Amino acid sequence: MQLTRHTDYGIRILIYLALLPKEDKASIDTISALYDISRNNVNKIVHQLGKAKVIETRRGKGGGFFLDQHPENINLGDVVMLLENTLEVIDCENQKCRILPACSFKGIINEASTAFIDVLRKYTLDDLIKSSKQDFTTIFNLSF
Amino acid sequence: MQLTRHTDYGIRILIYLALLPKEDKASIDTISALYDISRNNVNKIVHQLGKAKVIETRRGKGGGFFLDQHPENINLGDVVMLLENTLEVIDCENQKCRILPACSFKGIINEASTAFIDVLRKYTLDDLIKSSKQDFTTIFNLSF
DNA sequence: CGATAGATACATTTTATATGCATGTTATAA
DNA sequence: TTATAACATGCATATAAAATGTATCTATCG
Repeated sequence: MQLTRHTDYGIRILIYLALLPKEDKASIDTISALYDISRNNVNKIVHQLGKAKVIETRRGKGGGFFLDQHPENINLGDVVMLLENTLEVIDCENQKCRILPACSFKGIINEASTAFIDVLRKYTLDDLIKSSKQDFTTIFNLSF
Repeated sequence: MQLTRHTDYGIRILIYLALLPKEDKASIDTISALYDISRNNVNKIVHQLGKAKVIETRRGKGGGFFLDQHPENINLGDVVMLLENTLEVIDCENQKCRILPACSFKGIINEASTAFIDVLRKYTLDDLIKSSKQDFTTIFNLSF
């Protein structure tokens, strides 16, 4: 049971954006180099976050992207649900499981994954940065 | 985020064993045919469950396997932890994440996966069968 | 001792994920 | 208004994890 790297990358991208000085924009190339993630992957994640209005993307020269909401309004549960393409922890339908009509395991698993997401829902992007702003800015080598 | 089929298969194997009449044994071939799971896969899962003393396996002619504990003592959290080989939902170490020293996401994810397992821990194999014994025996075509 | 059944090891296939490559589209600035 | 920079989109390929296949070994019963 593992999250995809997409989700991991997405969170990291958001952390970076949350620490960028106001009015600054990030670019796909910057992020790709910063985290050593393939350009294409960053591209897709940024696009996804943009469609979901978590960030705002601007095409064209001088373009880039930045948070579209305050970090304290960006819920980690939502972000994970957005980037993780399957939260169906078990697939009973696709393989025609014989005991499906009598089986209650799916229900229990659903209860468990709801509990998982509910924990994430308690936190926002701001919780990820508020206590370590200085550390992050050093790592990112950002100046104010 | 998905469980492996191994885990799914393991649970199904245990359900079948829980419904077998006392003193009866199951065999790898029976299970393989019953659930349409490759022989080799069943082999591995049975072996794993045997090593963990969830079931008892007997080699040789007239051999087979059966539950080594009462269904109400077989905890679903334990079974899932046993069969799922990685419960590290995110891997921060292996890819040398730059922000690791400042990052608190791992901790939140750990809290979430603990919540996931804790739900499973509330249930036992007996919870999976007690309310549907008749349905299962029909599906399995077992007679008493 | 032969047949049966799990144990073990390794090879191959399959699938999901991740990456790569190419091209399109939009916006800015010279 | 055109060159250029930046995101958008689609498809192809590579990688890694999972699942399956094949073979052989070992234990046990009759």
